[in-house]
Amino acid sequence: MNCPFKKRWERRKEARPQELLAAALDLFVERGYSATRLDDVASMAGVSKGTLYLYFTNKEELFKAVVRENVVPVLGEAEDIVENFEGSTADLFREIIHGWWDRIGGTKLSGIAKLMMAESSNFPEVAQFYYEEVISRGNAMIARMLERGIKSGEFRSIDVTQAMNVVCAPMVMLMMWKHSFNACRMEPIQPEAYLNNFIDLFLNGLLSAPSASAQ
Amino acid sequence: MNCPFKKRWERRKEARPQELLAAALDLFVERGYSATRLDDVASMAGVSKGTLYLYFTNKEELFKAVVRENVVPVLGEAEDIVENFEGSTADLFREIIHGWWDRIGGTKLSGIAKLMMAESSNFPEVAQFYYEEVISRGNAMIARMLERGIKSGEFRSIDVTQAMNVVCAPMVMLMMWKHSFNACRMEPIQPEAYLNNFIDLFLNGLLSAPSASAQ
Amino acid sequence: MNCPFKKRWERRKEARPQELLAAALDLFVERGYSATRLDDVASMAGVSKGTLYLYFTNKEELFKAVVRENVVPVLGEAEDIVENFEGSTADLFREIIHGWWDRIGGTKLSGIAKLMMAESSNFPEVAQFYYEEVISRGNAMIARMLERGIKSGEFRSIDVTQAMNVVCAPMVMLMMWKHSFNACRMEPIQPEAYLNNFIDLFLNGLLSAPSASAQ
Amino acid sequence: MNCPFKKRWERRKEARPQELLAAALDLFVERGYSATRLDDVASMAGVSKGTLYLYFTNKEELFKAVVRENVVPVLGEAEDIVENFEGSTADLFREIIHGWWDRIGGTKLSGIAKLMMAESSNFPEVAQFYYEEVISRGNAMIARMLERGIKSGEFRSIDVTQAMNVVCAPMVMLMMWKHSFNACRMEPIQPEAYLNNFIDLFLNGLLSAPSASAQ
DNA sequence: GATGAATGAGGCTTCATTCAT
DNA sequence: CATGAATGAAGCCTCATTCAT
Repeated sequence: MNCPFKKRWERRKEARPQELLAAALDLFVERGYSATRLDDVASMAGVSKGTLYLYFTNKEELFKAVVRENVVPVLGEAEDIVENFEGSTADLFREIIHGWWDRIGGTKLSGIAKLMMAESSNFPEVAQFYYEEVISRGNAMIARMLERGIKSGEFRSIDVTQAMNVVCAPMVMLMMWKHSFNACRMEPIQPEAYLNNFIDLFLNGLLSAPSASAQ
Repeated sequence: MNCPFKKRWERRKEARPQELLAAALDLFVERGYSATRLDDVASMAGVSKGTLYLYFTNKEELFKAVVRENVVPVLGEAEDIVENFEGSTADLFREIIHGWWDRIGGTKLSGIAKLMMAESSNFPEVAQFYYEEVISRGNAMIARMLERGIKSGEFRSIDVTQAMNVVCAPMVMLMMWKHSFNACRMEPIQPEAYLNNFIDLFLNGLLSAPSASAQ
Repeated sequence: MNCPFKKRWERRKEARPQELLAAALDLFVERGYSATRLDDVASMAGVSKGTLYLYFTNKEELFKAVVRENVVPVLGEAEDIVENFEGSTADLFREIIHGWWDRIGGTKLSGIAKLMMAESSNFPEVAQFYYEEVISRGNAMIARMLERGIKSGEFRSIDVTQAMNVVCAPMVMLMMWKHSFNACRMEPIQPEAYLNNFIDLFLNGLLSAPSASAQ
Repeated sequence: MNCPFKKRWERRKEARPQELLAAALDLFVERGYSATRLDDVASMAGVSKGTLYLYFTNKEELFKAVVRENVVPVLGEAEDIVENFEGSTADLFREIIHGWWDRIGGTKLSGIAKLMMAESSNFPEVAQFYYEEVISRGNAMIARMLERGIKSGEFRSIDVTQAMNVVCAPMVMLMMWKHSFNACRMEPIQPEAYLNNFIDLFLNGLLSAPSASAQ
């Protein structure tokens, strides 16, 4: 991208030590927002605490930068896929779910989503930022995918907004679980089996094949 | 002596724990475990900080008491329903989901579930307690319900453990959402519509009516 | 003693539950003055905390009562022995040392002495009381015993005040040790062997030759 | 910048620990371990409470550092003297006792020994540390000194372990006294006279006859 | 007399943020 | 640019003492 000007955070980005963002990502994921100490971020990045403040105004801005650096780009790719996919929407659905798992759900980035669900209410400004930059864009992408399936006649004519939430639920669930009880070594959820089951259950409910109404 | 003004010894011992538990529930739900200040719990209950420690050893025991007082009994009722329900499993399914919404999901108790997902990894002992007293019992109850449907021929012969997780996902999702981004006044999920959609999608996928395999 | 009037503390003594004093003694000895909680004293005595305050103005007075009840009487007996002993002063010396061990040093009362050495400087009023009621009387008794030996020609004509302190040292030492490092299960001092050695060394001296001057 | 007024960053890192250790030593000696407030240590050192934690993990580590900095080195010197002394063991004995008085007993360091005797049972980990680093080394040094005297024929062939305790007793006693009743301005022990008496009595014995057995 | 619920000051420790060098 | 020493507010918990019942 050769825009002649860059947004503020992009302009500062080049100079910012990537080590700080990497360390921050690791620690935010491991401990959560509130429990992550900037001291630890700095020392994991091999710099002093003061240096951290040269690049990031405060903890909040550091977190936002982590999100911009790591989560937002993946979202862009998913949007591209939905826009340009050729094939059945069921296949697109599988592609998106598995792609999400490969790039987010199965990686440490899932910890960011968990963290936001966990702590957003204590940090409203961070929540606002994340909602705008990540959640609303992600939701829109899922909704477009469902609409594609309905338009092509592959899916029943359901309420897209609600179905979108139903689709997101297992993904959110999986990310939460990985970083909460799973982390405590309790009976783990098997992600692959879980996702395949979800796809199975969801598509068999969604496909326009004849079935009795649930209600 | 009927002094016209309130004295510090006026309240009764029997009432105190309940008042403290009520205040603790409210604040744990509102702010999470870590961010809840015992000072605030005490003053919301109308007592001093020290008084709280007359009834609860420490923050952890206070939280456990909140769970035991509020969450565990509801679980017992649900177990009874599953055990004794007469009617189709689809109806039992609806009963359980809506019952959960009335008693947990739609009440502030949902905040407890959210809190545990959010902070369990920072408080392993609390997590262990919650897992044993709530999660494993809840999971077992859902699993028994699904097995009932399979045994009666109402449901396809699916992997019960995985399906159990799929069933829990939207409930967990709803509870998380209510206390995270929803609390920030962002675009809310409509719980009733969401749940009905979920039941619809899930049952239409589950019922043994003929349908194309997803894979 | 049928004095027609009693001192203040004696007057209250009859009514005072001995259980409180017994519990206080045990806990003061076990934990020290500062670390003993009046809560624990009361509950070990089977009464409420408020009751304790009916009998003792505060912690300090409770402690003083413990000393008056347990330590002071033993001192009186020792004084009687020194006054009335018939036999060599070396035998009296042995009698006093072993008597001290039987009544104080080898019993939990040694904990009171240890406690006072340990904490008196943080509680000047308690220290003043203990010094007057116990230490100065005990010192005087030892001094009288040494003077008896010098007067009879059994002992060299030493500085009585200083020798008195030298005599007290091993006893104090033993009491301190029992309740400090010994309590931590470290290499214990054997009290009987230690005392016999002390008596031997004290009465006979270390040097094998009869009496090169020490200075 | 040579601002005329003192800034909070003026002091050097290298100087801080020493200032804190000096303040800690003073307060530990004056008040004991438990009664010493870290707040007071910090403000006596001219820093804020938080600064103390930059240099010492917690109260326990601060205390250990005080011991390592002040007590342990003196012990090393004494060990050297015992190892290399040329002259009679009686002279070595005097050297050690007076050296102890000059470096420990007569200085505020004696307060550390008193403190440990006083509070070790309430702080087992601190006690363990002190026992290993100070007491067992000190005991071994005294024992070697006594063995030297026995081997050379200067001393009777006594039980070294017990005699070691007898030798330590007056020193411990003196340290205890200085920081307990002596601190309350009660009738003081004269240390020099007391020690000389002890050396005299210990080396020569009390009985005027050349050595009737004590038992 | 007896109770025991209640208080509140005070202690240890943590950590985001500041700023002289 | 970079450093890292320093701050101080805030949190959890303890316990001697009070006093209505």
